[in-house]
Amino acid sequence: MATMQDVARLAGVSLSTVSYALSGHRTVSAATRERIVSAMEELGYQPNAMARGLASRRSRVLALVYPAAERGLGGTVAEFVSAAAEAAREKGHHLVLWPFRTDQADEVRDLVLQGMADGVLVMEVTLDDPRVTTLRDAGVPFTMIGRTRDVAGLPSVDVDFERTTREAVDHLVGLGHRHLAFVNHSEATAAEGYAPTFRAEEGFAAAVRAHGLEPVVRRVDESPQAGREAAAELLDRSPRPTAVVTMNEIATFGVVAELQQRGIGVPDEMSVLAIVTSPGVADMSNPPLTTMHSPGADLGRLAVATLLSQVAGDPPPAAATLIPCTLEPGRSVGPAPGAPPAPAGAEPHP
Amino acid sequence: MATMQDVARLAGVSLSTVSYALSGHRTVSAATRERIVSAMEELGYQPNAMARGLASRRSRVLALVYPAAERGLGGTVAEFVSAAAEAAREKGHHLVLWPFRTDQADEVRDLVLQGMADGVLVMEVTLDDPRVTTLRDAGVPFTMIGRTRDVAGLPSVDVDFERTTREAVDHLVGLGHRHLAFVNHSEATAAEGYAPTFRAEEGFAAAVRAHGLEPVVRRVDESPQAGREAAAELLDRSPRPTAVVTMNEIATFGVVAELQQRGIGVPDEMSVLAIVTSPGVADMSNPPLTTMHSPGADLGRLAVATLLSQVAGDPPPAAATLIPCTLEPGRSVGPAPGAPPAPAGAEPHP
DNA sequence: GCGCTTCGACGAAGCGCTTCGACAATGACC
DNA sequence: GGTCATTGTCGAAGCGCTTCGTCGAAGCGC
Repeated sequence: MATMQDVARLAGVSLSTVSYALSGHRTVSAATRERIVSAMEELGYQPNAMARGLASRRSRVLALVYPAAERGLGGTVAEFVSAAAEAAREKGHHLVLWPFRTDQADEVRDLVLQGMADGVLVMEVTLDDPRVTTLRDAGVPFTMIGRTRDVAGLPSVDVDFERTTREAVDHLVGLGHRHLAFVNHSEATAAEGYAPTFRAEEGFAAAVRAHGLEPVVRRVDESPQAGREAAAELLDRSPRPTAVVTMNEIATFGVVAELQQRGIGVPDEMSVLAIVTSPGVADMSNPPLTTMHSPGADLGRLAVATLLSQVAGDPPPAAATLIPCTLEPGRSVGPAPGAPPAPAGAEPHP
Repeated sequence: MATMQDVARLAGVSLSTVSYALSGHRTVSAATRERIVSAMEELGYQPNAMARGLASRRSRVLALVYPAAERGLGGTVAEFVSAAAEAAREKGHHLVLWPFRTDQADEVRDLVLQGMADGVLVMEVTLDDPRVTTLRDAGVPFTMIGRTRDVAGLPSVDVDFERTTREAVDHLVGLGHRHLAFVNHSEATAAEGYAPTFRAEEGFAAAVRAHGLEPVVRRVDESPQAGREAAAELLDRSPRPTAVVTMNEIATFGVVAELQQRGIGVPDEMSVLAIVTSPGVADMSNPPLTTMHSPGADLGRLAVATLLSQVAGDPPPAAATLIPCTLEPGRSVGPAPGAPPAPAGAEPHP
């Protein structure tokens, strides 16, 4: 590989001038820069990442810590990852994935202290996350995707569950629904302190009550079978719900399957609105689901921007940045049975 | 951060002695080593990855190139990734994930030339993969997971589709089945040159014919709906298949759903054997599926070992290493209707 | 006791880059 | 026309580590 010295020689300038031309940290005349650039091209020069990292004490690498082994990488996360990787690249950084379990916080810290990365994006943050303490105490720049119980001054980005559930509920109530149920993630996720389970549940209940209605909430295992059972149980309730909001993709399939098997028309007799979904799930069902799509890409870009400002030494932002899911119409949501069809573009709020 | 110089000073030895104690590239007396080790602990020393990489021209990083944006990271891949990450760590390396699309071969190459990684694991290799040519021409050490059309002397590990399908077929034939169908991945994957679609299909057909039977093969979109349609079509065939082998997880759910909806008993009237599955899918169906589980973890370990030997400069292995899937009994496979129940532990081969 | 090898440790020369201080050359200003 | 910034470039000092050549001190056989 050609070195910077080779480039300098070929361009007839000094080594440092090449470096400044590359980094822009000092001005270089247009003519000189041009000679340098063409020398680089001629030599196929690639800057040595290690040398650069050593001299600048910056690896230009951002690490995304994700427990891939435990969860796999679903569609939402994939969207997040690719948006984050692209955003990082635009800023001259690289995004690497560190598949560490939640309890391997020390290894993450050590890798950063060894200079393998300048900062860390921590995904799947639980309400009480050991990694956050470790990283904070070690002075490692990081940004959370999700929030701990106590958000106090730690940089984070997250889905706006409160607004997402409110919009979901408002939408359904605007269509005349009065009996709404929520199919949440499982009790097991709650036991792990998986924050979305709590935030969405609370948001849903609050939004329903704000309409003077009574929420029905079920925590359901992540399996089609559990979804079927939940649907069966909801159908037996009196009053029977006419709309169900789900935040549990796998169970959602079970819910829809059970409804179909019982001959309950979707959306004529029961509306199904899947929230915080990943791309592509809508079309895995028939009729295609109406969903509220998780803002994975936006979160990815935002998380990288936030982390880079942490790496640069900026003070942490006062509050978490929250982004709601966006409604993507499908054919699983309709007016409540017996309700007048909602006027197009009607304001869903009472 | 403490440097190696600090450690040397505290231990009362020279810098180079510390280095040799750490690397083992030269002998260091036990007493000296012990002083060094305790000095390291006292200072909380972490070797600087950049400096080490610069001096040794080795980053000790292996990159896993995976088009996460396109595919998401399913269960199989997650198993692979975590096994590979662990294997790498055991060898003093780090595994990072580079989420590049298949057409970003140049970026992968450049990153390696910049010294960000010593070698590359290329996942989801297609029959004619542009990345393979680019990496080979650039002299970048790499190992493929999967195989190109032409395996000639390129290091690779892969699922043994031939043996997996043969064992699946033998198992079913041993249970008395005479009419076997295969639900494959979609035509779209075939168009992309996705190798498993071809290898499994060919393996299945050959295995069935080896028993003097006639294979039925369908390429099915990756959706439950497409699975339902495939099942419906298979049921209408004459003779009607009594066993279906599937290699398409999402479609498999549709197949099972359609069978259930039509009241076709699984496995009494129809056996379903899902091959190349990821963990957990068996239990997402009811009854739990009999599966042949993808050897993701073994492949991960093997791929890392192969890549490290490439990085060390060994000649590429003559042939690809293939690992079959392993049969995991569930309750979706049984004797053919009307066939005598297979004796326990019966040899499935005729 | 002599030369011989072996062992353990040291010093110094890089690895390829960033960045600081220095310094001509140029232009602006009164 | 002298002073003072400003601009563009250079040389050199590291960044923290690996590794080569070297060398004193033991250990060996005879």
